[in-house]
Amino acid sequence: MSPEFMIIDGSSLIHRAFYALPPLSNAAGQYTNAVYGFTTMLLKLLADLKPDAIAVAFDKGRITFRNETYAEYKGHRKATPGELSEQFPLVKEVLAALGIQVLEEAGYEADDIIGTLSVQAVQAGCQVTIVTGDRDALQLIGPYSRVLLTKKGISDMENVTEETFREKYGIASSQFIDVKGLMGDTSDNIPGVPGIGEKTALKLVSEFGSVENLLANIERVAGKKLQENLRTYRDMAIMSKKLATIVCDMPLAFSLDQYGYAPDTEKLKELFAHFEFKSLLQRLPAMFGSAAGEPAAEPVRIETRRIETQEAAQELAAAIRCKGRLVFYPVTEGVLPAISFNGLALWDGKEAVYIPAGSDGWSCVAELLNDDRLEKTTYDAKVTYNACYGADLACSEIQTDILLMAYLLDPTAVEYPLNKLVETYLSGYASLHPDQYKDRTAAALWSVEAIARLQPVLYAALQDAKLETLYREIELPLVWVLSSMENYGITVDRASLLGMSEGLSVRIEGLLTEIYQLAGEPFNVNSTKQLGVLLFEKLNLPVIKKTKTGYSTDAEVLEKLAGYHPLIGILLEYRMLIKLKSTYLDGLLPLIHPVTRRIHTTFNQTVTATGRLSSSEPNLQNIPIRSEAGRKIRELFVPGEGYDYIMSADYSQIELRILAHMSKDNGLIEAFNHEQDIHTRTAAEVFGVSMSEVTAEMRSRAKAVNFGIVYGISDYGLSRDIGVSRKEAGQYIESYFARYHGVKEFIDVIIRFARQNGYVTTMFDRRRYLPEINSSNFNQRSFAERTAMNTPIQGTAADIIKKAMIDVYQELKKANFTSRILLQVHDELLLEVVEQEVEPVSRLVKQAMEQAVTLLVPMTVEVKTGKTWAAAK
DNA sequence: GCGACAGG
DNA sequence: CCTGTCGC
Repeated sequence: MSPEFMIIDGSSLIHRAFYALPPLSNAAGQYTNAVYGFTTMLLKLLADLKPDAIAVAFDKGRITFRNETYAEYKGHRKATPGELSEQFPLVKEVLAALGIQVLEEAGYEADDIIGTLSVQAVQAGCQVTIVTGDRDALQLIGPYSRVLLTKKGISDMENVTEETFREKYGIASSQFIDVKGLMGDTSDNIPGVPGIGEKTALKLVSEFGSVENLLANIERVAGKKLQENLRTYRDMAIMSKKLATIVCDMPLAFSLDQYGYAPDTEKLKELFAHFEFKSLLQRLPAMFGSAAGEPAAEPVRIETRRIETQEAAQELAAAIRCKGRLVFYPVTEGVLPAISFNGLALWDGKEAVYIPAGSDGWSCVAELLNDDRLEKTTYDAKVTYNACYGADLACSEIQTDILLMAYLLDPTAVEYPLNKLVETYLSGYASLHPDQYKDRTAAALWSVEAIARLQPVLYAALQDAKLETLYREIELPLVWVLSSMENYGITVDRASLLGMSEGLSVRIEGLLTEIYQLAGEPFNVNSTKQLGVLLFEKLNLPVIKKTKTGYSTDAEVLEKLAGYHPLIGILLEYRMLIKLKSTYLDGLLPLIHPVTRRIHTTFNQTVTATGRLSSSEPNLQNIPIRSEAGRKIRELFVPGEGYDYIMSADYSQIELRILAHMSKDNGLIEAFNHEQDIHTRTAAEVFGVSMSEVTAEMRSRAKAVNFGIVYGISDYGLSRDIGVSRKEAGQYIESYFARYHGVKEFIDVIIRFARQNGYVTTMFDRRRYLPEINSSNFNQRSFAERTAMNTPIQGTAADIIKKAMIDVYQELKKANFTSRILLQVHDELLLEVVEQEVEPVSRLVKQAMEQAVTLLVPMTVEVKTGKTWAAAK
C-alpha cells in the first residue's frame, strides 16, 4: 500500500479553532483556546488516519508574489486579534513536541507550500490528504490527493475527493481556479468579472473549459451584457485566475523520511500541564504510550453500581449529607405536565451510582432532592423540577445548573450536550459520545461524573466573565418560575377552535376555487415554485425579487403586484388564512393535553443569542394579533377551571426606554420623562416640524426609523420597510443621528468596544461574542455591527422582564394569591386571575414590573383584564 | 434546507 | 435584529 502523507494548513486550522471555541485561558491568563482546538483536531487526525508522514504549513509575512501581481491582494484583510496571534508560537511548541515538521517560507502562502508538497509527494508515490478550512485548496485535488475541509466547529470534516467534487460542482477540481478567476473572491479581494457570481461562473467553465478558452470565444456566450463585461474585464479575469492559482513548484526538496513524526511525551506532558489541558494530559499515555514504554492506559470504564435496597440507599444518603453536596443526573420520560423519573444517577464524590425509580432504594431520592441543606448540582434543572412536579415530589432549590452556566458563557452555541462541554472545558476528559453507551443508565453514570467535574471549571469561567450575578440572581431563580408556567399550561376553548377551523376551511375552499378559475387550471397554491411559474411565466407579471431558488412570491412582492391582476388580492387572503388554520388552529389542536385540557408549551432558556426566552411545541410567543382574523385566535385562550379572567401586562416601549437609559441621550430621555408619544416626537425631530404638525405618514415612517435604530439600522433595511429609496432612508437615519446625538455616540462606543474585546454586554453583564466584528467580509462585518448595537438593547430588555417574572411570581406566592403567571411574550406577561383578586393582582403586577429596575426614564406597564386573551389586550 | 409568515 | 412552525 502506498504511504499516506498528511499536509495541514496550520494557519487555517488555528483560525478555525480560535473562532470555534470560547476564549479559554490558563491560570497565567494566557489564551489557549486556539491551541487547544488545534491540538485536539491534530490528535484526532493522527489517531483516525495514522499517516506515515506529516507536515504543517504556515503563512509567513503578508507580502507575497501575489501583491506584485495585484497590489490590493488580501488588501482589506484586518489584523489578526492579539488573543489569536499570541497563540501561534504556542501551537508551534506543541508541534515541536510532537516531532512534526513545520514549514513556512517568506514570500509564499501556506497554500503554495501545501501545493508544492502535495505534487512532490504524489510523484514520490504517496496518497496525500490535505487538511484545511480554505476552499482554495480544492484545486489541489487529484487522483492521489484529497482535501479534508473543516466544517463549522472543530470535530467535523468534509472529505472532498475528485469524485465528490465533480458531483457537487459539475466540473473537474483543476477547473476550480477558472471559476474563481471569473467570480473573484471578496475575502481575498480578488476582483473577478463584474456581474458573474458562482452560478454563472460554474456554467461558463463547464461549457468552455477554461478562462482562456472562454475569452477566445466570447461571441458564443449567451447574453449581451455578459459578453460586454467579459470583453471589458478580460485582463481582470486572467489576473484573477493567476491570483487564485496555488504555486506547486516552489524550490523545496522532498523525501518522505523528512516528514516522519516522533512525539516527545515528556515534553507534551509538560506543555499540556502548563496549558491546563487536563483531559489531553490524561489521554496521553493511551495515545503514545509513556516515555518509559509502559502499556497504554485502559479506556475509561463505567462502573454500573446500582442502589436497589433500602440499606444501601440509607448508607449513600448519609454519606451525601455528610458531604453537603448532591450532584445528580435524572433519567426521565413522558410529557408535560406528567414527566416522571426512570431513575437518577448520582455522584458520591468518588464514583457514580444509579438508583432506579420504584426500587427499594428510591425513597432516599425524594429525601435528598428536598433537603435544603444540600447544595444541589445538575444539568438542566428545569427537567428535574418538571419531573418532581409530575411525580408529586417536593424539590428544594437547585444551586448549580451546568446547562445554564454553559449557555451564559457562550449563548451563541447551537446546543450544549455534556460531551461537547467536556471536550471544551475539560479538554476532552473521558470524552465519549452518548451514543457509545449501551443504555441510558450507563450514559447517566457518565453524565453525572462529567457534571461533577465540570462544575468548578464552569463556575470559575463564570466568575471571570462577570456572569455570576446574572446567573445567581436571574437565570437560576427563573428556572422554577418557568417550570411552574409550563406545568400550569393555558386553557384553550377546544370547541370554538374546531368551529373556527371548520369555518376557515369553507372560506379557503372558496378562495381556491376562485384562484383556479383565474389561473385557468388547478395547481398547488402552497408551492412557491408552481405559483412562480403561474405569475411570472404564464401571466407575465414583472419579477420584483428573486430568491436563491427562483422567483420570490412573498407578501411584499404580492402587494407590489396587486394592481396587475385580480388573482393577487385573493392569494394574499389565502396565504393569511392558510397560515392561521395550519399553524394556529390545526397545529394547536393535538397539543391540547387530554387530561388537563390545557396547552403546555416549553420555555427554552438556553436558545437565544440575546438572552430572550423562546417557546416551542407550541410556540405561544407568536400567536397572531396584527390582523383582524388573527386576533380571533386570541379569543380561544381563556381562563381555566377555577379562574375568571386573563390579565396581560406589557411594558410600553421597553427597548427604546432602555436605549434612552443606556445612551443617556437628552432628547430621548426628555421624551419619555414627559410621557410623549415617542414616534411622534421622533417624526418631529427627523422631519423638522413641531409635534402638532406631524402627519400620520410621518409618524409611521418615524416608527420604522425607531425600530431600525433598535435593530441596528441599515439604509437598505429601512428603505425596504417604508418603501422609499435607499438614499432617502439614509437621509432619515442621518437626520435622526443629528438630532439624537447621544444615540449616535452610544452606538459608536459599543462598536468600538466590540472590535476591541470581541463581545458586547447588557446592563446585567450578559455577554455575546461577535467574532465577525473584525471580518474582512463587508457583509459579515456589517451584520456583526448591527448585532453589536441590537444585543445590548434586546438583551437588557430580556434581563429586565426575567427579573420582573421572578418578582411577580414570588410576590403572588407570598401574598397567597391563587392567580398565576402563565406566559411571557418578550415584553408582556400573561396571567390567569380569579375575580376577587383582579384589583390587587393588577396593582401588584404593575408595581413589580415597573420597579424591576430603576432607569433614567420611567418604566411604564399597561395592565388589561378580560374574558379572553384578545380582550386583555 | 428553503421560503413564507406568525410574534417581539 | 431575535425567534418557531408549516409545507414543499
